[in-house]
Amino acid sequence: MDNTKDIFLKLFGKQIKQLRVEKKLSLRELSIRCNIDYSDISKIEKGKRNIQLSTLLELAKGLEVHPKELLNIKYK
Amino acid sequence: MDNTKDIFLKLFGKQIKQLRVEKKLSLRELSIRCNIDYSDISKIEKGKRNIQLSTLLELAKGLEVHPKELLNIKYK
DNA sequence: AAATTTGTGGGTAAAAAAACCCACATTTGA
DNA sequence: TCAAATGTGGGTTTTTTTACCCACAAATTT
Repeated sequence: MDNTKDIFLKLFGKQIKQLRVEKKLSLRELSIRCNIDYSDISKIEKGKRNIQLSTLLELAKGLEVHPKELLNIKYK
Repeated sequence: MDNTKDIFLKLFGKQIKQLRVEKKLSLRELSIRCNIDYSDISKIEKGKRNIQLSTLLELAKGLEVHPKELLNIKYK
């Protein structure tokens, strides 16, 4: 039904992973920078989590980018 | 303590309001486009809500902008 | 070959958003 | 002047994230 949400979450996850790999960080390394459990970051990257703005902010901090970078995805 | 979150949510809310007013929409009009209750949008604009990505997506749809536009804020 | 690192997935309790509703004061405009 | 529209805030229930933990297979390193 509402697959635009799922598509969006998948693209978002891809972007997180791309930025993380770009910076040569493992899930556990990023986890420490973000105060987010590594297994949860894994789920975010897989598009399995519909995170809140505060979590997006933590990820941006850990990845050292402006929050809007995380939404720099080809959506529509 | 963690006021960066609150600052961020306030700036985010301001951006939503700015885009909404720019498009000359009332809360109730935007509400219909977003399927989000108008009173909840009011709270979001006031920085009182830590919304999820799916809600951000709905707002972007209703405002007819790319999701990352909503994070186009002066944050750090 | 053995040890370590890495990504993934399943599970839990607590906290919070989502999705509603309604009331009220103020502004707008017919 | 009076009705309609607008923004704000309080409240409730359901659903979901958050914030943890642990186990395991596969890849990597030593």
